[in-house]
Amino acid sequence: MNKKDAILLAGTKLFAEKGFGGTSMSELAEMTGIAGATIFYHFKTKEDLFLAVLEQVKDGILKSFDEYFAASRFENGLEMVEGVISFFLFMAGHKEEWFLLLHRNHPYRLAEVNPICRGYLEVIYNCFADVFERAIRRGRADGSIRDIPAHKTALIVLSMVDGVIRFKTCQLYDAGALFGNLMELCRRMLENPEK
Amino acid sequence: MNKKDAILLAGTKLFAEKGFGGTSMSELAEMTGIAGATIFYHFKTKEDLFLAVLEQVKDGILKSFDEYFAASRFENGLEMVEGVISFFLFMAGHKEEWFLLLHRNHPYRLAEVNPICRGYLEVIYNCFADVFERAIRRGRADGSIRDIPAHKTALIVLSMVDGVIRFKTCQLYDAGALFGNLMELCRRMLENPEK
DNA sequence: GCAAAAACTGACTGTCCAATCAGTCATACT
DNA sequence: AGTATGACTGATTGGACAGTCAGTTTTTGC
Repeated sequence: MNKKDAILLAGTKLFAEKGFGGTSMSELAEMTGIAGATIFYHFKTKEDLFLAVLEQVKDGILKSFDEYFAASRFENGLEMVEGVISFFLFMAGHKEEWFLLLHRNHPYRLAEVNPICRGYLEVIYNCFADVFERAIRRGRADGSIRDIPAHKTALIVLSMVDGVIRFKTCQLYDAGALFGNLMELCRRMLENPEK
Repeated sequence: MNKKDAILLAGTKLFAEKGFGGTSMSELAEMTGIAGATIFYHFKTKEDLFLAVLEQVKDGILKSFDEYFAASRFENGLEMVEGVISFFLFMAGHKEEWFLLLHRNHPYRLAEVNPICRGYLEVIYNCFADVFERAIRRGRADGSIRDIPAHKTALIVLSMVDGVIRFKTCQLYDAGALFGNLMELCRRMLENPEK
C-alpha cells in the first residue's frame, strides 16, 4: 500500500481509539513501520493529518449513504426512516472508528477555530440530518408519518440513534439488544394513526 | 476556599473543557494560583485527581436527582418521564461541565482498566437509567404509559436525551429549540392510547 | 509558648513528543 | 548516462510535562 494511505489508515485508528492528544506521531510511525519524518513529509503537522483523516471519514460517510440509497427501495417514508436507522447501526458496527472519532470532543473543539474542520463536520451532520429529514418528508407526503416538523424531528431521531451508538461504543450497554425496541418506539413516535 | 477544593473545582472545569490529555498540571496550578507541587501533595497522580473529580460529579448528580424528587410531585408516570427529561436538560445547562466530562472518551477508556472509575460511571448511568425506569413502571401501573419493557425503553429514552445534550454541548445545534418537539415525541412514543 | 503534624512550595529531573533538516534513495524523463 | 524531481529517513532539537524532593510555613493540640 501507498505509504500516505497507510499513515491515514493508522491515523484514523489511533485518533479514534486514543484521541488527538493521546496519539503520538512516533507511535503512528512504529505502528506503520514508516519513519517518523516521512509522516511530516506527507502531512505538514499533526493537525494536518487529523484534518486529512476527518476528510476521509466524511467522504466515506457520504459514499456509504449514496451506495445504500442506490441499492434500496422503500414502501413509504416510515419504512425509509426504519431503513436509515438500521443502516446507521450497521455502519456503526462496521465502521466503528468513524463513530469513535465523531464521538470524541476534539473535532468540535478544533471546529471552533478551524473552518476546514468545521466544514467537514457540517457536511457530515447535514448528511445525517438530511437522510432522516427526506424520509420524514416523504412519509408526510405518502401519509405514513403524521404531521410533524420534518427538520426538528429529524434532529431528534438522529440524536436518539447517535445516543444509542455512543452508549454502545462506550461499552455502557449493547445497542444490538435494543434494536427491536428502538425501531418499535421510533415507529410509534412517527406513524400516522389515521392510516 | 480550601485549596484542595479549589484544585477539584478547577480540575473539573479543565478536564471537562480540554480532556485528560489536554489538561496540564502546571496549567491547573497557574489557574488556581497554587504551586504545582501542592496539587501532588493532595492528589498522588494526575489520574488520582481525575478520579476525585469524577467522584464529585457522581455525588453531585445523585444529590441533584434526590433534591429534584424530594421537591416534585407528578400526576402520573408519563408526567414523571416528562419531568425527568426537563430536569436533565435543566441540569445540562446548569452543570454543563458534568456532561462535557461524561461525553468525553477518556472516562470510558479508563473504566476498562480501573475498577474505581468503572464503579463511578456505573453509579451515574444506573442513576440515569433508573429514574426513567421508575417513571415508566409507574406509568404502566397507572395506565398513562402503554405496555412496553421498562428497562429497555428507559435506556432508549436516556440515549435520546443524552444525544440531544451532546449535540448541544458540541454546539452542533441548540437543544432549547428542540425542547417542545422532544417532549411531544416522547409523549407519543410512550403514552397509552387506550386512555 | 512550644512541639509535632499537616500544608505548602521552588527548584529540579528524566521522559516524551512534535517538528526540523540535511542528506540519501528511487523513479522518470531526456 | 545524466539529471531533475519526488519519496523517504536518521539524527537531532527545544519545549512541555508529570512527578519528586528537600525544605519552609501554617495549623493544631497541649
